[in-house]
Amino acid sequence: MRTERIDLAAVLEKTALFSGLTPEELQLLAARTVRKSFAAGELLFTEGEPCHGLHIIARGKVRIFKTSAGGREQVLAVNNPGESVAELPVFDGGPFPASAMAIETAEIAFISRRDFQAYCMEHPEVALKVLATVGGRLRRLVGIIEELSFTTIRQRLITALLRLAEIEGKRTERGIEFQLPASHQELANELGTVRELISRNLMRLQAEGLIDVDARQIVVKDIKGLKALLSAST
Amino acid sequence: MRTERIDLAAVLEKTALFSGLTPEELQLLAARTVRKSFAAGELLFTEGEPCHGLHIIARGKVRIFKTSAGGREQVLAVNNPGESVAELPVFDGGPFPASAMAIETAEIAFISRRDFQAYCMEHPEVALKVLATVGGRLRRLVGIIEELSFTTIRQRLITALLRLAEIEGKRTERGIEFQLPASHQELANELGTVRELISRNLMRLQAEGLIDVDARQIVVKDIKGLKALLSAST
DNA sequence: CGGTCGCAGCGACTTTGGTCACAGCGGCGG
DNA sequence: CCGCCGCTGTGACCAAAGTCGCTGCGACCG
Repeated sequence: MRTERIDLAAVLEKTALFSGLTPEELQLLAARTVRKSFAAGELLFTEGEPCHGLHIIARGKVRIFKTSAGGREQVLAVNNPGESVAELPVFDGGPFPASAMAIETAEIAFISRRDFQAYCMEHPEVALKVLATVGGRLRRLVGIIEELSFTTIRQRLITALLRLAEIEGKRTERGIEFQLPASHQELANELGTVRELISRNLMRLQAEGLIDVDARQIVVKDIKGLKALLSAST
Repeated sequence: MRTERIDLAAVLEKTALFSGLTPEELQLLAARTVRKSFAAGELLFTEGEPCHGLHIIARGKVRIFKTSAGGREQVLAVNNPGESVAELPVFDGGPFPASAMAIETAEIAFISRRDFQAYCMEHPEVALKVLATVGGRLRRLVGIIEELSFTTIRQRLITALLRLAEIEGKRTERGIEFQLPASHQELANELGTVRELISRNLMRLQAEGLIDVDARQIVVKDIKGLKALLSAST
């Protein structure tokens, strides 16, 4: 991890949190910001650590996750450039509730707790924006709870496939094609399960004629069929 | 549900959100507040509904929960007097992510979104307090995810029993005694499972000599043994 | 006093999730 | 070219979770 100072106003300007601020305000904030770099796989922070400030992603992706005693992992969020990470411990003073790791090489703008709190006192509209983004985070967490508590892994996998098909799928004569963005292992972590079940369930969907699987290459042959399986629960 | 106006400054004063405000400020806020009453079992709001303002519990308890298509329920939180409910949709403008029901007869102070947002702009310290309380809420949600994703129902039940023993247990010569606060069904909803598994697991713990069960009356005979079971996972 | 209703206990069974072990494949470095 | 390594596919097996159906108890109501 390196630490350096570069042009940050440009980065801050593009984050949802600080949109609508004047250039001077951004400069003021940027002056209080430190830039840090993380290599892929490096930890930004670990669950339980005290939180000293706010992280804003300038470049790269960051995965937020919990780890169990048995070594399993549950992904809580994947954040992209322009988003902030761990807004909340900044305000409630507690430790980080989860760990964060850089998926790709990442550049982070870091603002200390005190500076950011002071800034919020002077610019209440920023505090309101923080509240709004935290709202989104909370909704996603509730969504995860809903999935974990009400659905089977098969269903979670199907929703994941449908989402991927929608976002990065390409229509071909065989159906909607796309690549899994990561290994089965990582997909399993996101769905809160283990590698084998991903593999098995994909094969099962293939056997049922709904998709074609070739390692990470997926072809959705019957989108309606997949969607039907989601509603068809007891 | 009835709607009336009474002395609200007294209520507001005791909520964590508004501690530290001057009496005049409280009066000002109280003037913008409406009081609503809910009978036990009545819904304050339903998942998906648009959110028009902030609810503060003056009296009674409120359960926040999600419902599945199959009729199962997952409790997200139980809130007590002095706490607020659904702070977040107020700020991010989205619909309620879950439903809320009065467990006992409840009195609610209600402030409209616009009024509360305006108030936060004028009193940034209130916005920061909202952020802090929201932080606690988020931590609990992460805790639920952790439980759902990493632990068995047996373990969740044990943690629930230990918590109850600590909060309202009384030492007797037989062990630590307490009553389950609700039916097996409701306990099951909190742990994200079904009635039978609560019953079975309680019986199993009894068979193992760790507790005595007589309907809702529980006697913890071997606290150490219970705690040992929590760490003893693969 | 009998009937109904909600809650708890329980047995038998099915489905789902998870573990373990192992084989095949493809890439990459030596 | 060979061997190692990470990823995937799979079979056998086991444990946990959930379903169905029924019994029995006690409270409350008529």
